[in-house]
Amino acid sequence: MQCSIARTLEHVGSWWSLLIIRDAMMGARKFSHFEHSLGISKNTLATRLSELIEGGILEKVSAPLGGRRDEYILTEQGRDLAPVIIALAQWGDKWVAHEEGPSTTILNMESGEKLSRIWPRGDDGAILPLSAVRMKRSKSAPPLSWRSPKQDGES
Amino acid sequence: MQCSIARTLEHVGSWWSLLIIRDAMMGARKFSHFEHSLGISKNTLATRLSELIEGGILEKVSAPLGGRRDEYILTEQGRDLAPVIIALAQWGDKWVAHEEGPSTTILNMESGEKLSRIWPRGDDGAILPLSAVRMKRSKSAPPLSWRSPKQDGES
DNA sequence: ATATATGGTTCCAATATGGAACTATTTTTA
DNA sequence: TAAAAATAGTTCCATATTGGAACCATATAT
Repeated sequence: MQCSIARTLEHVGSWWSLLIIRDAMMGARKFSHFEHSLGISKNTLATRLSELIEGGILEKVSAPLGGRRDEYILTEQGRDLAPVIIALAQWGDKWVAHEEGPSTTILNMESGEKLSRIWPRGDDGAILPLSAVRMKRSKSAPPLSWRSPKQDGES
Repeated sequence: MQCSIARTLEHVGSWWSLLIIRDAMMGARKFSHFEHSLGISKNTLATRLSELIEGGILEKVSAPLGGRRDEYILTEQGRDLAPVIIALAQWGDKWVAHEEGPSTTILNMESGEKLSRIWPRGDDGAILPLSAVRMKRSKSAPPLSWRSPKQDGES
């Protein structure tokens, strides 16, 4: 698969993976943290954690001084998934919110307010309308089996 | 599940769903478009399409004049998933790129250049470091089974 | 009118998932 | 320090999900 989205999904593995990453971003580090927070079965959790380590999203570090148990922490690659997690959360808040409101709010600590919607931006930081965002197929990729919608100025 | 991320994932359904949405964003509209592009089995595709319609992401519209077959198009809710799709694609480009380069590039049509990285921003549009982004648990939500990392100024 | 493509459905085999029970190590408590 | 409890898994099994292949009805093309 040459498509970056497919490659990402392949890498991240399954829905559980994203929820594990979300918990890790909220400070979960131990097997039991994930287990209780997610209500996932132990065997599936063990499998997902291994996959995430294999994929370079998490690493297992021997516990801090005192001989405690090992912990799972996000790698830089893992932390770099933050925009995905935030985008999913914001979409959910907007379209499928729980009646009691979201369990978690994402804050901009510089302003103290709710983080503004993650969205494509121009180089000046201004929000771009989707009409100004275009997915362009590369030459080396297999052609689409349909005709992509034409844009202004395209032959 | 009160968590917006979990609710979103529940809603969107599975990995295939995201790839279907990606194709829809690139102009796919017919059953066969998705089938050939994804290499998904027909039965799974049919199930996923129904789920996406049920979930309000896609709608089935009777074909344009001339009595052709029905088409699947994104609803507003579906188009609003663009930041998720873009974030996944950009992460993949950065961390798990195909050796021949990405099959698709996301462009900013205002500048004609590659779209800048989708990322949390401040109100002024400036990129926020992740250290300035914080996930805050609401009172109504069940407490975390671990202690979340303390921030400056928190008791 | 006939042939072919499209959009499915049905059935089956392979895979993934969760639940429960079991084990080994670590941490707590008495 | 010894015993008890919690933690981090592993293994086994029953069930649910998935993909593959074959089949069918309708729509489009010849």
